[in-house]
Amino acid sequence: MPNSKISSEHGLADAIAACRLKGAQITPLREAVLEALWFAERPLGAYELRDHLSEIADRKLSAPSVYRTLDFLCGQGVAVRIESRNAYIACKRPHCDHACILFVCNACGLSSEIENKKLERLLAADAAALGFSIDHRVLELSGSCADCRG
Amino acid sequence: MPNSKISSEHGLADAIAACRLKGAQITPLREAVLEALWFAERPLGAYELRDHLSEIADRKLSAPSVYRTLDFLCGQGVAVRIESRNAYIACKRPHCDHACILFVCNACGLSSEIENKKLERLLAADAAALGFSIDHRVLELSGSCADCRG
DNA sequence: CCATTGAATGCAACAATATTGCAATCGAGG
DNA sequence: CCTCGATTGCAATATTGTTGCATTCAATGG
Repeated sequence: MPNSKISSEHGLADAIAACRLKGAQITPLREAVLEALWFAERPLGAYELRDHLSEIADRKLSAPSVYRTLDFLCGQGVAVRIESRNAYIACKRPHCDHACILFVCNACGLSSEIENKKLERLLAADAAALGFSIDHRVLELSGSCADCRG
Repeated sequence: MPNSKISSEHGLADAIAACRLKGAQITPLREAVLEALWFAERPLGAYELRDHLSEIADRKLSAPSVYRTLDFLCGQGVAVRIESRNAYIACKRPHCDHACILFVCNACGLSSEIENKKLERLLAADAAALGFSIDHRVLELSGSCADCRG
Protein backbone atom coordinates (compact mmCIF):
# COMPACT_ATOMS: atom_id res chain seq x y z
CA MET A 1 0.00 0.00 0.00
CA PRO A 2 1.58 3.26 -1.12
CA ASN A 3 2.00 6.19 1.20
CA SER A 4 -0.93 8.34 0.25
CA LYS A 5 0.75 11.61 1.22
CA ILE A 6 3.75 11.02 -0.97
CA SER A 7 1.70 9.81 -3.88
CA SER A 8 -0.53 12.86 -3.55
CA GLU A 9 2.46 15.13 -3.48
CA HIS A 10 3.72 13.58 -6.66
CA GLY A 11 0.30 14.14 -8.14
CA LEU A 12 0.45 17.78 -7.16
CA ALA A 13 3.90 18.25 -8.67
CA ASP A 14 2.70 16.57 -11.83
CA ALA A 15 -0.33 18.81 -12.02
CA ILE A 16 1.86 21.89 -11.68
CA ALA A 17 4.31 20.59 -14.26
CA ALA A 18 1.44 19.95 -16.66
CA CYS A 19 0.26 23.55 -16.29
CA ARG A 20 3.75 24.85 -17.01
CA LEU A 21 3.97 22.66 -20.09
CA LYS A 22 0.82 24.28 -21.36
CA GLY A 23 2.55 27.63 -21.02
CA ALA A 24 0.72 28.73 -17.89
CA GLN A 25 2.55 30.76 -15.29
CA ILE A 26 2.64 29.02 -11.95
CA THR A 27 3.31 31.67 -9.34
CA PRO A 28 3.87 31.05 -5.63
CA LEU A 29 0.32 32.20 -4.91
CA ARG A 30 -1.17 29.86 -7.46
CA GLU A 31 0.92 27.01 -6.22
CA ALA A 32 -0.04 27.70 -2.63
CA VAL A 33 -3.74 27.79 -3.45
CA LEU A 34 -3.57 24.58 -5.45
CA GLU A 35 -1.61 22.90 -2.69
CA ALA A 36 -4.14 23.97 -0.08
CA LEU A 37 -6.95 22.50 -2.18
CA TRP A 38 -4.93 19.40 -2.94
CA PHE A 39 -4.43 18.46 0.69
CA ALA A 40 -7.78 19.62 1.99
CA GLU A 41 -9.95 16.66 2.80
CA ARG A 42 -13.08 18.48 1.73
CA PRO A 43 -14.20 21.24 -0.62
CA LEU A 44 -13.06 24.68 0.54
CA GLY A 45 -14.86 27.97 0.09
CA ALA A 46 -12.97 30.95 -1.25
CA TYR A 47 -12.92 32.72 2.09
CA GLU A 48 -11.96 29.57 3.94
CA LEU A 49 -9.07 29.24 1.57
CA ARG A 50 -8.20 32.85 2.15
CA ASP A 51 -8.09 32.39 5.90
CA HIS A 52 -6.05 29.23 5.61
CA LEU A 53 -3.51 30.82 3.30
CA SER A 54 -3.40 33.98 5.36
CA GLU A 55 -2.30 31.91 8.35
CA ILE A 56 0.42 30.19 6.39
CA ALA A 57 1.70 33.33 4.72
CA ASP A 58 1.23 35.38 7.87
CA ARG A 59 -0.35 38.18 5.92
CA LYS A 60 -3.89 38.89 4.85
CA LEU A 61 -4.70 37.70 1.38
CA SER A 62 -7.43 39.64 -0.44
CA ALA A 63 -10.66 38.16 -1.70
CA PRO A 64 -10.01 39.20 -5.31
CA SER A 65 -6.63 37.46 -5.24
CA VAL A 66 -8.24 34.26 -4.09
CA TYR A 67 -10.98 34.42 -6.69
CA ARG A 68 -8.59 35.26 -9.49
CA THR A 69 -6.33 32.43 -8.51
CA LEU A 70 -9.22 30.01 -8.34
CA ASP A 71 -10.44 31.16 -11.75
CA PHE A 72 -6.98 30.54 -13.11
CA LEU A 73 -6.73 27.07 -11.59
CA CYS A 74 -10.20 26.13 -12.79
CA GLY A 75 -9.26 27.41 -16.24
CA GLN A 76 -6.23 25.16 -16.19
CA GLY A 77 -8.41 22.23 -15.23
CA VAL A 78 -6.53 21.55 -11.99
CA ALA A 79 -9.30 22.84 -9.77
CA VAL A 80 -13.06 22.52 -9.96
CA ARG A 81 -15.76 24.74 -8.60
CA ILE A 82 -18.66 22.95 -6.96
CA GLU A 83 -21.61 25.11 -7.89
CA SER A 84 -23.98 23.59 -5.41
CA ARG A 85 -21.65 24.53 -2.54
CA ASN A 86 -19.79 27.63 -3.59
CA ALA A 87 -16.64 25.66 -2.93
CA TYR A 88 -13.61 24.31 -4.72
CA ILE A 89 -11.60 21.12 -4.89
CA ALA A 90 -8.39 20.18 -6.63
CA CYS A 91 -8.84 17.94 -9.63
CA LYS A 92 -6.45 15.06 -9.08
CA ARG A 93 -7.18 13.41 -12.37
CA PRO A 94 -4.50 14.72 -14.70
CA HIS A 95 -6.09 13.55 -17.92
CA CYS A 96 -9.57 14.54 -16.96
CA ASP A 97 -11.54 16.19 -19.76
CA HIS A 98 -13.95 17.38 -17.06
CA ALA A 99 -16.76 15.51 -18.64
CA CYS A 100 -17.28 13.89 -15.31
CA ILE A 101 -19.76 13.51 -12.51
CA LEU A 102 -18.96 14.71 -9.05
CA PHE A 103 -20.15 12.88 -5.95
CA VAL A 104 -19.86 14.91 -2.76
CA CYS A 105 -20.46 13.48 0.70
CA ASN A 106 -22.49 15.81 2.91
CA ALA A 107 -20.97 14.32 6.04
CA CYS A 108 -17.25 14.17 5.38
CA GLY A 109 -16.87 16.24 2.23
CA LEU A 110 -15.25 13.45 0.27
CA SER A 111 -15.50 14.32 -3.40
CA SER A 112 -15.15 11.76 -6.14
CA GLU A 113 -15.03 12.60 -9.80
CA ILE A 114 -16.26 9.79 -11.99
CA GLU A 115 -16.15 9.48 -15.72
CA ASN A 116 -18.88 7.69 -17.56
CA LYS A 117 -18.71 7.62 -21.31
CA LYS A 118 -22.13 6.12 -21.74
CA LEU A 119 -23.63 8.90 -19.72
CA GLU A 120 -21.74 11.41 -21.86
CA ARG A 121 -23.28 9.94 -24.95
CA LEU A 122 -26.76 10.12 -23.47
CA LEU A 123 -26.27 13.76 -22.55
CA ALA A 124 -24.93 14.53 -25.99
CA ALA A 125 -27.90 12.79 -27.56
CA ASP A 126 -30.37 14.75 -25.42
CA ALA A 127 -28.61 17.98 -26.32
CA ALA A 128 -28.64 17.07 -30.00
CA ALA A 129 -32.34 16.27 -29.84
CA LEU A 130 -32.98 19.75 -28.46
CA GLY A 131 -30.59 21.39 -30.91
CA PHE A 132 -28.71 22.57 -27.84
CA SER A 133 -25.00 23.24 -27.89
CA ILE A 134 -23.39 22.62 -24.49
CA ASP A 135 -20.82 25.10 -23.19
CA HIS A 136 -20.65 24.12 -19.57
CA ARG A 137 -21.80 21.19 -17.51
CA VAL A 138 -22.57 20.89 -13.86
CA LEU A 139 -23.18 17.36 -12.67
CA GLU A 140 -23.06 17.27 -8.91
CA LEU A 141 -24.57 14.61 -6.72
CA SER A 142 -24.56 15.04 -2.98
CA GLY A 143 -25.37 12.48 -0.34
CA SER A 144 -23.48 10.04 1.84
CA CYS A 145 -20.34 8.20 0.87
CA ALA A 146 -19.78 4.54 1.70
CA ASP A 147 -17.85 5.37 4.88
CA CYS A 148 -20.44 7.78 6.22
CA ARG A 149 -23.50 5.63 5.65
CA GLY A 150 -23.69 4.07 9.07
CA MET B 1 -51.82 25.13 -32.42
CA PRO B 2 -52.93 25.99 -28.90
CA ASN B 3 -52.61 29.44 -27.47
CA SER B 4 -49.48 29.10 -25.38
CA LYS B 5 -50.44 31.78 -22.88
CA ILE B 6 -53.71 30.16 -22.01
CA SER B 7 -52.24 26.72 -21.79
CA SER B 8 -49.55 28.07 -19.49
CA GLU B 9 -52.13 29.70 -17.27
CA HIS B 10 -53.96 26.44 -17.02
CA GLY B 11 -50.68 24.81 -16.10
CA LEU B 12 -50.16 27.32 -13.34
CA ALA B 13 -53.63 26.80 -11.93
CA ASP B 14 -53.07 23.07 -12.06
CA ALA B 15 -49.76 23.37 -10.26
CA ILE B 16 -51.39 25.42 -7.52
CA ALA B 17 -54.26 22.98 -7.24
CA ALA B 18 -51.82 20.10 -6.95
CA CYS B 19 -50.03 21.84 -4.07
CA ARG B 20 -53.32 22.37 -2.26
CA LEU B 21 -54.22 18.73 -2.74
CA LYS B 22 -50.98 17.79 -1.00
CA GLY B 23 -52.14 19.86 1.95
CA ALA B 24 -49.82 22.79 1.30
CA GLN B 25 -51.02 26.29 2.04
CA ILE B 26 -51.04 28.46 -1.02
CA THR B 27 -50.97 32.05 0.15
CA PRO B 28 -51.23 35.14 -2.07
CA LEU B 29 -47.49 35.69 -1.71
CA ARG B 30 -46.66 32.15 -2.73
CA GLU B 31 -49.05 32.34 -5.61
CA ALA B 32 -47.61 35.65 -6.77
CA VAL B 33 -44.04 34.32 -6.64
CA LEU B 34 -44.93 31.18 -8.53
CA GLU B 35 -46.83 33.20 -11.11
CA ALA B 36 -43.88 35.52 -11.61
CA LEU B 37 -41.60 32.55 -12.19
CA TRP B 38 -44.14 30.85 -14.37
CA PHE B 39 -44.41 33.70 -16.83
CA ALA B 40 -40.80 34.82 -16.71
CA GLU B 41 -39.07 33.86 -19.88
CA ARG B 42 -35.81 33.18 -18.10
CA PRO B 43 -34.50 32.14 -14.67
CA LEU B 44 -34.96 34.88 -12.08
CA GLY B 45 -32.71 35.64 -9.13
CA ALA B 46 -34.25 36.10 -5.70
CA TYR B 47 -33.66 39.84 -5.68
CA GLU B 48 -34.86 40.22 -9.24
CA LEU B 49 -38.01 38.48 -8.18
CA ARG B 50 -38.25 40.76 -5.19
CA ASP B 51 -38.01 43.87 -7.32
CA HIS B 52 -40.53 42.54 -9.78
CA LEU B 53 -43.05 41.65 -7.08
CA SER B 54 -42.44 44.91 -5.25
CA GLU B 55 -43.48 46.80 -8.37
CA ILE B 56 -46.64 44.78 -8.73
CA ALA B 57 -47.61 44.91 -5.08
CA ASP B 58 -46.49 48.51 -4.76
CA ARG B 59 -44.73 47.76 -1.51
CA LYS B 60 -41.27 46.55 -0.73
CA LEU B 61 -41.02 42.81 -0.26
CA SER B 62 -38.24 41.63 2.06
CA ALA B 63 -35.44 39.30 1.05
CA PRO B 64 -36.32 36.70 3.70
CA SER B 65 -39.89 36.58 2.44
CA VAL B 66 -38.68 35.87 -1.06
CA TYR B 67 -36.25 33.20 0.04
CA ARG B 68 -38.76 31.52 2.29
CA THR B 69 -41.31 31.50 -0.46
CA LEU B 70 -38.83 30.08 -2.93
CA ASP B 71 -37.84 27.39 -0.45
CA PHE B 72 -41.46 26.50 -0.05
CA LEU B 73 -42.10 26.33 -3.78
CA CYS B 74 -38.99 24.27 -4.38
CA GLY B 75 -40.05 21.96 -1.55
CA GLN B 76 -43.39 21.52 -3.29
CA GLY B 77 -41.60 20.71 -6.52
CA VAL B 78 -43.22 23.54 -8.44
CA ALA B 79 -40.05 25.63 -8.60
CA VAL B 80 -36.43 24.68 -9.16
CA ARG B 81 -33.30 26.42 -8.07
CA ILE B 82 -30.55 26.58 -10.69
CA GLU B 83 -27.40 26.21 -8.63
CA SER B 84 -25.07 27.33 -11.33
CA ARG B 85 -26.90 30.65 -11.62
CA ASN B 86 -28.34 31.40 -8.21
CA ALA B 87 -31.67 31.65 -9.96
CA TYR B 88 -35.05 30.01 -10.04
CA ILE B 89 -37.56 28.77 -12.57
CA ALA B 90 -41.05 27.36 -12.32
CA CYS B 91 -41.25 23.65 -12.94
CA LYS B 92 -44.00 23.23 -15.48
CA ARG B 93 -43.89 19.50 -15.46
CA PRO B 94 -46.55 18.48 -12.99
CA HIS B 95 -45.53 14.86 -12.70
CA CYS B 96 -41.84 15.55 -12.61
CA ASP B 97 -39.96 13.51 -10.04
CA HIS B 98 -37.12 16.00 -10.49
CA ALA B 99 -34.80 13.32 -11.64
CA CYS B 100 -34.22 15.44 -14.67
CA ILE B 101 -31.56 17.32 -16.56
CA LEU B 102 -31.80 21.04 -17.02
CA PHE B 103 -30.62 22.75 -20.18
CA VAL B 104 -30.24 26.52 -19.84
CA CYS B 105 -29.52 28.83 -22.75
CA ASN B 106 -26.94 31.47 -21.93
CA ALA B 107 -28.35 33.81 -24.55
CA CYS B 108 -32.10 33.79 -24.00
CA GLY B 109 -32.43 31.99 -20.68
CA LEU B 110 -34.69 29.31 -22.07
CA SER B 111 -34.68 26.42 -19.63
CA SER B 112 -35.73 22.92 -20.58
CA GLU B 113 -36.07 20.10 -18.16
CA ILE B 114 -35.54 16.72 -19.73
CA GLU B 115 -36.10 13.30 -18.27
CA ASN B 116 -33.89 10.44 -19.26
CA LYS B 117 -34.45 7.14 -17.57
CA LYS B 118 -31.37 5.52 -19.05
CA LEU B 119 -29.26 8.30 -17.66
CA GLU B 120 -30.91 7.83 -14.28
CA ARG B 121 -29.94 4.21 -14.30
CA LEU B 122 -26.35 5.01 -15.16
CA LEU B 123 -26.13 7.51 -12.33
CA ALA B 124 -27.68 5.04 -9.94
CA ALA B 125 -25.20 2.40 -11.06
CA ASP B 126 -22.24 4.75 -10.55
CA ALA B 127 -23.52 5.67 -7.12
CA ALA B 128 -24.01 2.02 -6.23
CA ALA B 129 -20.49 1.20 -7.39
CA LEU B 130 -19.16 3.85 -5.02
CA GLY B 131 -21.46 2.82 -2.20
CA PHE B 132 -22.81 6.35 -2.39
CA SER B 133 -26.33 7.21 -1.39
CA ILE B 134 -27.68 10.19 -3.33
CA ASP B 135 -29.68 12.85 -1.49
CA HIS B 136 -29.64 15.64 -4.01
CA ARG B 137 -28.80 15.96 -7.66
CA VAL B 138 -27.72 18.93 -9.69
CA LEU B 139 -27.59 18.31 -13.42
CA GLU B 140 -27.33 21.61 -15.23
CA LEU B 141 -26.08 22.11 -18.75
CA SER B 142 -25.63 25.59 -20.08
CA GLY B 143 -24.98 26.66 -23.63
CA SER B 144 -27.01 27.80 -26.61
CA CYS B 145 -30.48 26.67 -27.47
CA ALA B 146 -31.54 25.87 -31.01
CA ASP B 147 -32.98 29.36 -31.58
CA CYS B 148 -29.92 31.19 -30.32
CA ARG B 149 -27.31 29.23 -32.24
CA GLY B 150 -27.08 31.55 -35.18
C1' DC C 1 -67.83 35.02 20.08
C1' DC C 2 -63.36 34.81 22.08
C1' DA C 3 -58.89 32.76 23.26
C1' DT C 4 -55.20 29.89 21.85
C1' DT C 5 -52.03 28.29 18.75
C1' DG C 6 -49.12 27.45 14.88
C1' DA C 7 -48.01 28.97 10.36
C1' DA C 8 -46.81 32.76 7.59
C1' DT C 9 -45.01 37.27 7.00
C1' DG C 10 -42.45 41.77 8.03
C1' DC C 11 -38.35 43.65 9.08
C1' DA C 12 -33.69 45.07 10.68
C1' DA C 13 -29.48 43.55 10.92
C1' DC C 14 -25.98 40.83 9.40
C1' DA C 15 -23.24 37.09 7.10
C1' DA C 16 -21.31 35.01 3.14
C1' DT C 17 -19.99 35.16 -1.51
C1' DA C 18 -18.20 37.65 -5.44
C1' DT C 19 -16.75 41.66 -8.41
C1' DT C 20 -14.87 46.26 -10.02
C1' DG C 21 -11.40 49.54 -10.82
C1' DC C 22 -7.23 51.13 -10.19
C1' DA C 23 -2.53 51.28 -8.32
C1' DA C 24 1.69 48.83 -7.47
C1' DT C 25 4.83 45.17 -8.45
C1' DC C 26 7.21 41.68 -10.83
C1' DG C 27 9.56 39.33 -14.54
C1' DA C 28 10.68 38.18 -19.26
C1' DG C 29 12.59 39.95 -23.34
C1' DG C 30 14.52 43.68 -26.02
C1' DC D 1 18.31 49.33 -18.03
C1' DC D 2 13.58 49.79 -20.02
C1' DT D 3 9.31 48.47 -21.53
C1' DC D 4 5.38 45.81 -21.57
C1' DG D 5 2.14 42.60 -20.09
C1' DA D 6 0.77 39.69 -16.49
C1' DT D 7 0.09 39.32 -11.68
C1' DT D 8 -1.08 40.92 -7.25
C1' DG D 9 -2.76 44.28 -3.59
C1' DC D 10 -6.40 46.69 -1.96
C1' DA D 11 -10.53 49.51 -1.01
C1' DA D 12 -14.90 49.76 -2.07
C1' DT D 13 -19.00 47.80 -3.46
C1' DA D 14 -22.33 44.48 -5.31
C1' DT D 15 -24.87 40.31 -4.91
C1' DT D 16 -26.73 36.52 -2.58
C1' DG D 17 -28.53 34.44 1.51
C1' DT D 18 -29.56 34.04 6.75
C1' DT D 19 -30.89 34.97 11.70
C1' DG D 20 -33.81 36.40 15.25
C1' DC D 21 -37.59 38.32 16.71
C1' DA D 22 -41.99 40.86 16.38
C1' DT D 23 -46.39 40.82 14.15
C1' DT D 24 -50.31 39.14 11.70
C1' DC D 25 -53.52 35.86 10.26
C1' DA D 26 -56.40 31.95 10.06
C1' DA D 27 -58.00 27.71 11.93
C1' DT D 28 -59.50 25.37 16.04
C1' DG D 29 -61.49 24.48 20.42
C1' DG D 30 -63.87 26.39 24.40
